[in-house]
Amino acid sequence: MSSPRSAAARVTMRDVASVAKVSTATVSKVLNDRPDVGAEVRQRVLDTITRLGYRPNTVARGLRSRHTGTIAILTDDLEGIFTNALMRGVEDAASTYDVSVLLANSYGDPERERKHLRRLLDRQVDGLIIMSGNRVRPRTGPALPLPDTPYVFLYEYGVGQAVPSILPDDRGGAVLAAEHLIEIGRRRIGFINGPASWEVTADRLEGLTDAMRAAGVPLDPAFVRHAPSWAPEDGFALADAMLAAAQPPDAIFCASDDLATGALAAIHERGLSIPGDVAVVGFDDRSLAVHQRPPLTTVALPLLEMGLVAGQRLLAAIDGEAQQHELIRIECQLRVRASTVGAAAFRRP
Amino acid sequence: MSSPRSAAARVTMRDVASVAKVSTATVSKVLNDRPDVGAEVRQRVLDTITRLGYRPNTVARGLRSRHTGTIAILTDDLEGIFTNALMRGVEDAASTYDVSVLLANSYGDPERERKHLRRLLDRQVDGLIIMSGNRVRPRTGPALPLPDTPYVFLYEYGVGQAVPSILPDDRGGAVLAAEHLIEIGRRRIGFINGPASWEVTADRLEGLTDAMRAAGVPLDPAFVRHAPSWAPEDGFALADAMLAAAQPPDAIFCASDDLATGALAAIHERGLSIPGDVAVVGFDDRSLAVHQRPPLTTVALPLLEMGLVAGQRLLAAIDGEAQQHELIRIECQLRVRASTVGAAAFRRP
DNA sequence: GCACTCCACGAAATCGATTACGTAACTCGC
DNA sequence: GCGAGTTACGTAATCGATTTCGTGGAGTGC
Repeated sequence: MSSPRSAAARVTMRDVASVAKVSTATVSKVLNDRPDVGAEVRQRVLDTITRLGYRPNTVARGLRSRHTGTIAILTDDLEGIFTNALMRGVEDAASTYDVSVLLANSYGDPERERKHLRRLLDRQVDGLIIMSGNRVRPRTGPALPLPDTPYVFLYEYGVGQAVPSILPDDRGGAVLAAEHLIEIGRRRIGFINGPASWEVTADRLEGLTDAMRAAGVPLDPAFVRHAPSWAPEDGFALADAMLAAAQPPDAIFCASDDLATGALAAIHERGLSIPGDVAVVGFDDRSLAVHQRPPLTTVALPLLEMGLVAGQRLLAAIDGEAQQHELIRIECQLRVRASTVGAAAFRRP
Repeated sequence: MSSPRSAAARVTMRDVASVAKVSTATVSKVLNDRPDVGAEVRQRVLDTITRLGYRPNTVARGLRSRHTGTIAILTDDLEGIFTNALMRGVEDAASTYDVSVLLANSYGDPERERKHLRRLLDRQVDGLIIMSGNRVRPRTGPALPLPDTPYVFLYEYGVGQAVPSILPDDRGGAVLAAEHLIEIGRRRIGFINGPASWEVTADRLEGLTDAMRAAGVPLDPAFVRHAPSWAPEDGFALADAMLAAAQPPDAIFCASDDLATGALAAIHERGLSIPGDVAVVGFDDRSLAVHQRPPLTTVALPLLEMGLVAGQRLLAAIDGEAQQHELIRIECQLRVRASTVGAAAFRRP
């Protein structure tokens, strides 16, 4: 009494071979587009394959051919605010090439990280994406004994220029923001940067400084501040302090959308209009940006593209192309919304 | 001229066997804790394993033993707002048992979904977690030809009671919110529900209704509304409308945190105090909740636990335990914050 | 017509483990 | 002391593909 479905053993290459009256070698050649198969036989094999519904077993294939068609994402924070978008990019790139993606979460714990790495290598992954994606604590790169397997760092600051690595163009993003504010006529620009312990804050400050110097607009040091954290509360506090000045800023650039939402609240609370009295620009383009009141102009991190590029670079390296051991920066984009342009519609009643 | 590192072939079981002067069968038995190995030989094998740094090849093992120690998450939205937390739960459960997690993103497209599923089955995954995690469009369950492989639905509404499935206790969550509001003395409670097309909104409405009936507090039908979407803008609009009533509500319960942030803004804009004039409760406990002004009391979705339970159920099924074909609801928790209790500190100046 | 090259295909080894089964040595009971 | 039962280990088949190499026959050149 065997149910027909569950008893239905998988169709194997041997089955195809015997039905098509050829050897398994020939079936394999057809499957892998090898040249030394006659047209007639090839067609017969293909017909048999579809008729029997044969699907090659990836595990067996992997054992023999040494590559499994699998890459892994090893991250320190699966719930990081940027993790999803980065992962989606990687997954997109991978699934385009019929490659599967394994997921491993280390919580930033080196011990877990090593354990996962071992497990992944035992699994014969063809490549690794080592990714951060959080804004909780800075990383200076994982403490991994790096394997022979190809790998790419994604959104990992502090791993240097000499390893394959993908980062956003933080400096360029800040330039975009500054140029935009200058273009709409702002001259007293405040900058609420992230915590100084984050490497990224230096690049963003540099971009802002450079752009303003280029435009001949002075940057008041009193209006350039590092927040103690990336949280809205700190954005609120620092913006509030700046607005209390005798000559308050007419624009505030924040190094994160979270900081910017705090700044928006501080401006509202003082009864000032946005962007009439103070324009605000954020950084990241998280989903909350568009739902602010007013919707927040912000510098969009190219997370999806970063993930895509990381995936493509890794797959290229797996395919045998010489891996370029260098840092690649992906351009940010400015998303202009009502917090910098348009009627001062969001003044409080 | 072979570089010592790259030429270093992997240590295989055969190597261990020959060094330890036993057969590969014996090594395998030691590795799998089989009883028929003598203490002395077992020790010798173990020593050799550590000395050579041998690690079993998962692919080879998978080919022979039919299970690969891999499960897959098949999701319709890798960037869904709940995806991360659910995934983390699953990954946690899996990695505890040394099981790896594959990731597949279908974008809700049935064609991609089928393609991914085929690929995963070719890969011999031991089990599947079929997961939604978005709040963009409702799903009524994937249109999949379900495999013999064990599976669990996670956060998939509309798949019915008769398949293994994990959902939050939406009704219970709404009860918690209602009881809390009643307990702090609110009597005119408004409810901004999500779009009626979402199955979940019925459960949450039911919870609210039941709790208020139980407490003998009337529910004004004019204050029970379905928002056209889950976005803050709709929360703003509906809250604003309720507040315009002759007798406005003294509390607003929103079926999502996003709706609640809109409601907070509407209340602020009318110059009312929170929670003094109007208390607000959200649903979800997304990270933005805690950063609201005031921090938002909300019903926390047990996402992490849902993921864990899903993973554990799946692993149990893989281990051969009879799979329970039933829906499991995980309890929500109320997170009390300043939008319902504490001084009316957040009144606008 | 003969030697040689291609072409198309198959036989068999192989990847690295697991596992059914066989067997030598040892124990035990009577 | 001898047959039965246990114990501890090895032999070899096996999982499902890929890949090397061998071979028969057709085609080519002289």
